Amino acid sequence: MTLKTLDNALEILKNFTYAQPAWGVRELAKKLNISHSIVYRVLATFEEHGFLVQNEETQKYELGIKFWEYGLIVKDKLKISDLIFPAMETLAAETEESIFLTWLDGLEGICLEIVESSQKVKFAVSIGSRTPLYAGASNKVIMAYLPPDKQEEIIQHGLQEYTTQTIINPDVLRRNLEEVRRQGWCYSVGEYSEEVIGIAVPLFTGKGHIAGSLTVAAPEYRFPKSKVKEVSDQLRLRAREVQSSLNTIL
Amino acid sequence: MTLKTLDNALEILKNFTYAQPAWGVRELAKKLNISHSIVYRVLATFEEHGFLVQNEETQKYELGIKFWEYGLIVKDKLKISDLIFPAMETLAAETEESIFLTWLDGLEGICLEIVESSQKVKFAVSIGSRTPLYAGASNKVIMAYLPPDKQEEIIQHGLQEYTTQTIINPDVLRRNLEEVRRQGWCYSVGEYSEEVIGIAVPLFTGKGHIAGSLTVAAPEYRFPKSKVKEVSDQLRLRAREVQSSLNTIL
DNA sequence: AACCAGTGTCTCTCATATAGAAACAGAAGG
DNA sequence: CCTTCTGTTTCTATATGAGAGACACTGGTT
Repeated sequence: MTLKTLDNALEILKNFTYAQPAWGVRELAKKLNISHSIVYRVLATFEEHGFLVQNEETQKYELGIKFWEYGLIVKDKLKISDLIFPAMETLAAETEESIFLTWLDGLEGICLEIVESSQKVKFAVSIGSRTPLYAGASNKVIMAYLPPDKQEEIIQHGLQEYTTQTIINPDVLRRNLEEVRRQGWCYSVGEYSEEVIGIAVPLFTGKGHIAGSLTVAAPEYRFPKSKVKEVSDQLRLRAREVQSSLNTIL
Repeated sequence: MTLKTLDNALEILKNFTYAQPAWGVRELAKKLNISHSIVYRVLATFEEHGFLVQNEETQKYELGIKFWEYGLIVKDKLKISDLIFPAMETLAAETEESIFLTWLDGLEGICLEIVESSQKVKFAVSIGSRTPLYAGASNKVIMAYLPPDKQEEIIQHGLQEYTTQTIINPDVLRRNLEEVRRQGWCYSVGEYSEEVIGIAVPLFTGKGHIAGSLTVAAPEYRFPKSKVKEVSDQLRLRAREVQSSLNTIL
């Protein structure tokens, strides 16, 4: 069905991460328990195409600038900078809290962009980080609009308890998602990170499929429940503006 | 020597560009004059790993967010944002012109970062764009510090006349590079883009190999020759600052 | 309604490209 | 000078991919 050679190659590539962006041939072969000849051929081929570069000093292989180039194309395709970023900045100014743009990728959410609030507080989520779709407002509002079979796939894959607030009971989660969908937006408290609240609205493709979400996140202590409704209204207003331009490109 | 399957796969991937970021299976097969079965298997395998995604609407394949993720790792590895960007901003403020960070990748220069001058003028170079190493100050200062065999490889590969000022005579180019190396920085006028001058200084790895360059670019009409020496001094000063921190990571 | 020309996907078989062990060349350290 | 790493190359049996062709589906045209 699929190409085993390419499959192996991409599996090998997966080991070049943030935490370990440089690998020696035998070092990587040892970790994967395969012949170093295989690893060598894969790395050498990637290098020929500029996807990996061999550090002249250490002899180890590292990710090449080519990946960054392809990343630029992807980012451009999403039109984030032009369309959504201004709306995020407006929201950050209005709410004085941080705004997150989360995108659906596979069965996970990925943080594409953050506009920090003036009040500096660190969040556990950073640009590029992946999070499961069942925890936190930014993710749940996406999951709520997924087709049922995909929702079940996520649930069957297992629900991890990130905090004491994470919903790990499948039935409770299903009812919660239904409510989110009925309401059109999502409010959550400390489901993915302790003491962080989130208010999120969905963003759709032109065909009406879920594409991502726009989220206001704030530390729980400075966000009274009385403000939730007001902020959700602001969010929905800006999301509608963004949505019309998204319709033409997605 | 190399893996033909992976080689083909990456060759197929090369067709996903800025200009055409979405391809249908048969469409791409036709362009490459190969069986659509082959293309399908390659695209499907890339998709399984998140490097490509199939657009549900058009059925076409597009570059996946995974590339952007890997791009983040690469960008982080280069430490541009933390180390060099502040120096670029300082230089932009001091000179009131645009500052370019160019990096060596293969036998080309790639523009990693730009800090625009307050005086808005458009340049032909944008973030992510690749340029040959023999044209323009930002590139020539890199080429000047390459080992002779690589210089010759570039020259043998052919010199294209971007403007009337582009040096396309191999002997003239060789002498020019030698002079640049002796001087330690490079000044050029309209070699890659008409009516644009550039003043560039090299950046090195810890081992003393050329890594990239820092460039001041300006429209010719507002940049008197008398200012060249002054600006080159400013550039060299900031480059020295950046260099010390680069030594520890490259 | 029937047809045609598209599409992405899947199946099959033969030719071949790859896996994996083992050898090689070079560097670093004791 | 031996040991022990490293990345690289060679070799052959065999698992794997190339490529043609069929399939199921869609959208437009007659």
